[in-house]
Amino acid sequence: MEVILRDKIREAVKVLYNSDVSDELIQVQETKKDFRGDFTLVVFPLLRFSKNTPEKTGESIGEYLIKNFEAISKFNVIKGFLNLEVSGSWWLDYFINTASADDLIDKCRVPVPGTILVEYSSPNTNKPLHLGHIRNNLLGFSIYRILASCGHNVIKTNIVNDRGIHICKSMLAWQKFGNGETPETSRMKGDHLVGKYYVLFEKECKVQIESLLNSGMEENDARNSAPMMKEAREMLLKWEAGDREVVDLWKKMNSWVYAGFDETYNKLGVDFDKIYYESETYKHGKKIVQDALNKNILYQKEDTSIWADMTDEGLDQKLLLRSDGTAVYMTQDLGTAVDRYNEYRFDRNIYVVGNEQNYHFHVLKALLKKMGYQWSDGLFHFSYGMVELPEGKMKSREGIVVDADDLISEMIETAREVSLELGKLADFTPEEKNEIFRKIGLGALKYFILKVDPKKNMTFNPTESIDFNGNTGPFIQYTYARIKSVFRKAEQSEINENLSLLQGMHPGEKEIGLIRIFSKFPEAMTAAAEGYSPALVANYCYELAREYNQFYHDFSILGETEERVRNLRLAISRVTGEILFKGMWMLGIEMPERM
RNA sequence: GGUUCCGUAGCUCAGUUGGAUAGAGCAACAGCCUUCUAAGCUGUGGGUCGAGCGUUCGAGUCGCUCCGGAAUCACCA
Repeated sequence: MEVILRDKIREAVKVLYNSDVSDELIQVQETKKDFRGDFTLVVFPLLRFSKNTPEKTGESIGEYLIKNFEAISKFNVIKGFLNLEVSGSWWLDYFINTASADDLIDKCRVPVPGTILVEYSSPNTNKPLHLGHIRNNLLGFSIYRILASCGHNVIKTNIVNDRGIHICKSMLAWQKFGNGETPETSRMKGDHLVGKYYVLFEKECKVQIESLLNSGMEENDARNSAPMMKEAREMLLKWEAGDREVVDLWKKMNSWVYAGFDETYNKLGVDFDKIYYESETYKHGKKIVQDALNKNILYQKEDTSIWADMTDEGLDQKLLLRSDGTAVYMTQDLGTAVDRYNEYRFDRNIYVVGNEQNYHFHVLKALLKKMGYQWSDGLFHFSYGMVELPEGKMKSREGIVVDADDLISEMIETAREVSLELGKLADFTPEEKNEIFRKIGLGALKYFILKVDPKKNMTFNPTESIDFNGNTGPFIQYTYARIKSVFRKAEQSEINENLSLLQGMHPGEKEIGLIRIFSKFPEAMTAAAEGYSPALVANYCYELAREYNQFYHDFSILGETEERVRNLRLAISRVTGEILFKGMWMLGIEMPERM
């Protein structure tokens, strides 16, 4: 609509003032609620052509549009704003032509689909997932669904950081204090069990460091010469050397962690098409660094460490291989990126990683470019903000975290309590009820996180549980459940929807309001895809649900006696339900039929 | 210290390329269930958009300065 309208306005200026206007001067926006109209043209930028007052200019363009554009039925001018009303019949035609969520989604299809890799989750194998990972997983999975809905070929990948000093810490503590404990004997989830020993390591190590500090040692030295720390480093060297005992332990403990992660991923409803392991990709990374050194793209210091000089990019010197030849974080990311390109020839490679690593990805992209990989232009760091607690950042070393599994359980439990209190599910089996509680609890959690602009940091207060009223997941689920309920009743009364009856009728204001919101669905989706922001879809769905609830409150659907009106209301209800379903689907949120 | 990001109602968040009187929810208060689900709907109160200067017909939005907060600048990941 907006596109056609802009063309017509351009035409009006041409005819009235004999001037060609560029696109940015035609400022069309939605009319504010307090004023009458659907779209508003800001006329200030056009005054230079009309050489007239804002009011007169608005009047002239308004009159032209009435005469020459049948969709516009009325207009009014307030100060420099030309408010245009689109006729009900135009909206009705629009609705008849796009009377399903799929029709609307089709408008988002990109003309040329790309191959897009989305990397998300990227856990370390020394501790369980926490709230920060939840945000990461939800964002990654959602952006996958949004891009896929636009027609792209999207591949979900995960890079598991399974090697390094951190896992050695857990392994060492387990060797020392574990007494052979396993997930089976301890009845702990594997990732939690390993995490327990990681925390134990840090605790013991801290004691050792403090005693060294008390004996007068400098902090850095103390940190490095704590006996536990030394042992962990020795273990890492053994691991790199392929020491059988260490490698076996590593495999065993990692397998515990993976089983735990799989469970959490399952509960969250996310999955992956391809999983990379850093224990494999870092080798390739080393080779890439060596090759680049041979081509003099990198340089070597006297201590044999290898560096990249990025100062011409306004960046720093960057270490790529330690003096002992071992790899660093950047090394394995280079390897992973090249591996991925060789495997998929992607157009875009999206890294869903927190904004604390902005610098890292800036360097990674520039470095690949420097090494001659032109496709590094396709690398995109989907940088999202931290989840903070009211007291500040989460600190996993100190155990100040909101654990993912705990949070999910608590949300489902809260959903159960709220649902039972409302007591609407009396005739369901226990299994069916649990399924509904699960959908609602997770819906609340996911929506709470995804409705926030990904770029921004967000605060999570564990003591105030996540709401189920207002701008929340359950509110939207509830709206959907109501619509489903209407259709169940309709079926019982043998009332069917008949679109052909709609031709030529006059929709009411509230109905037009909903159709207008329908028409914004493709824009919201496209903006979400282009701006990497599931929040836009979330907020769109909220707006639609709110508007529908008002409509639902003010008008009877099945009780309407005039058949055509009832039909329109049924059709509008159906499309609302479809859009909410699809929109929430893009956020990875499931919808209960009843709640 | 260098670089980057953020400051909107008591709290959590929206606010399109600069446009009209800055919006929602929560919390508080007052109403609405004999009706298609009240997890809903309606209303009231609540703001120096961190501060100042500038650009502009017009600034929460753009620029500069300052204040406050965060991230990063590791032979950590």
